Amino acid sequence: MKPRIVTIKDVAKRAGVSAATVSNVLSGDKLVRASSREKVLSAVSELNYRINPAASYLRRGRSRIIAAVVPSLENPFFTAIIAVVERLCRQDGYELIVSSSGEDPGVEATRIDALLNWKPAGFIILPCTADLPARDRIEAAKVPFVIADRTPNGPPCDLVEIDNVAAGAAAARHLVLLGHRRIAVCAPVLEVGNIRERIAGAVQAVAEAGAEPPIEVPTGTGSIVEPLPDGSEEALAQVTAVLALTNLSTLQTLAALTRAGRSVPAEVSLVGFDDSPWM
Amino acid sequence: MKPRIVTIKDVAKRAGVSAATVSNVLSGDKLVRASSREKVLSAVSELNYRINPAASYLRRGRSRIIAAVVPSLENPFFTAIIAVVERLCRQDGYELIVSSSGEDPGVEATRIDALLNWKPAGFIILPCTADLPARDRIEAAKVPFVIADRTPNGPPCDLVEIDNVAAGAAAARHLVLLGHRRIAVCAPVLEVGNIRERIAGAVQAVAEAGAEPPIEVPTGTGSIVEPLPDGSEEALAQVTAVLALTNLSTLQTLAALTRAGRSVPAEVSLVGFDDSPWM
DNA sequence: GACGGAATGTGAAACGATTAACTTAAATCG
DNA sequence: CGATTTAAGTTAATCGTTTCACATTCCGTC
Repeated sequence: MKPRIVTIKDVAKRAGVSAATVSNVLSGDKLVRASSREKVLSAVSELNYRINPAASYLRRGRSRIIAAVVPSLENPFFTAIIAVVERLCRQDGYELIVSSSGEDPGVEATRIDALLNWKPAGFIILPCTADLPARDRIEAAKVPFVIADRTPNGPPCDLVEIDNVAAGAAAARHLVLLGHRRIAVCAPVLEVGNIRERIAGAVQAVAEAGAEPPIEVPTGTGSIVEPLPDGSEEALAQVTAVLALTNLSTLQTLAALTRAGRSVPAEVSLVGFDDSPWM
Repeated sequence: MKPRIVTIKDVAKRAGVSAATVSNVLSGDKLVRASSREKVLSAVSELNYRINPAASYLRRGRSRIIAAVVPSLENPFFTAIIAVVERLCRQDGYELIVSSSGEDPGVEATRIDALLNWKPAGFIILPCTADLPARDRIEAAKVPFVIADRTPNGPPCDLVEIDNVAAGAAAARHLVLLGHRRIAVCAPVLEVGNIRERIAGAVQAVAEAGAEPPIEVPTGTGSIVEPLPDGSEEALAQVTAVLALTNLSTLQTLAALTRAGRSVPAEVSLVGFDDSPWM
């Protein structure tokens, strides 16, 4: 007593045409007489027919799915992106499969592989490192993909990213214009492409203003309540302004400064990347 | 020159068995001789075979997809839930399709309908109202579902929620124990089931402590930078403590109090629901 | 060593939609 | 008016996997 599904054949029978004609009507601009188009459409709505997306994919070799892999779903920076992507998918009739790599390149590769089996109409990847291990397989599967947030190694591909150098420079310039001469640049991990670019921008801006070169301070990938890595808290004690290069770092340094009894913004200035309403 | 996919037949040929046997091996504990099981498994890894999930779904009538519909992906409360759900799906080999209803019951129903076509293994719904319009269709499709966050009207079903009354009481008790006698309870919209329960808990706790009944203050669904609805800012001016019943309300009231020049926590106490590291 | 029944394995028919190849009906043209 | 093109539909094969209904093989037993 399984829930009998309404298939394209039911629609065809009801409309008095063949299944092929129903398919032609539904898939758009094929040569179908207006009268039969109407019959089909009303049969569709009477029976409340909904296409079986898996059958369609199986036959056509391509699904109406967008797959997205992000480093984390706990970070508002990534969920903000997901929120926008989801809205666009919804508007255009795609479903969105999201997956997190947990900042782990191995998991990232596994996830990409698994999602490729769905032959998504498009693949969105925010890589957790500069290496995109599954790249050859994505390309072999001929799935269109776009990389965001970080530039991957290897040949160029579709890419969405900000001008990290300019952004780093702008933020640093703001601090030196406030009169700061000793500033720290913070990020969870410093040896990452886009972070290095932001630092490069900041270094340049600071140099142009004649201030001391910024101190580079790693804040680790730990949670906000944990202490910073060895030496980082001490480094922060030396400066009058902090430029946090990610949203996590912003909160980490804010927490660390507060713990150290230094008030923001009264005693220390703090500029952070990745603003969102919730911050 | 399409990217030829590795099918179960390729594996069968390589292993020297039939496709049916490969299927039996892969789908677990069927009666298969250990020797052929091994041959199949090594063929699978040599060819790097991955099952086509759509074909599998088409044949079995059930997919390894979990579908989730939430009111918003911009709210950290919901994304925190999605993050956990995603991790569990990943661990157990399911894919997660997420969709937002944008707090719109019409969209919610449409989305549920669309996702039902994938015959998900499970459906997670955080409803935007107490009415769950597509409920009959979910049940007709025999898709297991669980409702979270809000209790829907109608017959009981699997449900994940907190004890709103107790939570509201606990939060209010905290404020009256701090000595507050005039407190406000805030939520974007007051006429919602779980909010009413939280208010009921707060009312009771305040009454037991002999303080004035709390003032109910709507904060609207607008963004954090917008002013509160008419009368709300004035109402807040009357109290010494605020109990915000959602995370959005927490930020809205914090912003409003700050705009009004009242410092938190020095002059006004603020307790909010839905904490997260990022708040 | 013939027989009954497990234990294994196979063939082929689904699942629902799409589409290439083909048929028919209608329109166009010289 | 017959030939030819074009429009409108249909049939049947196909996508990759699962599973039902059979075949075969393998044992132990009488």
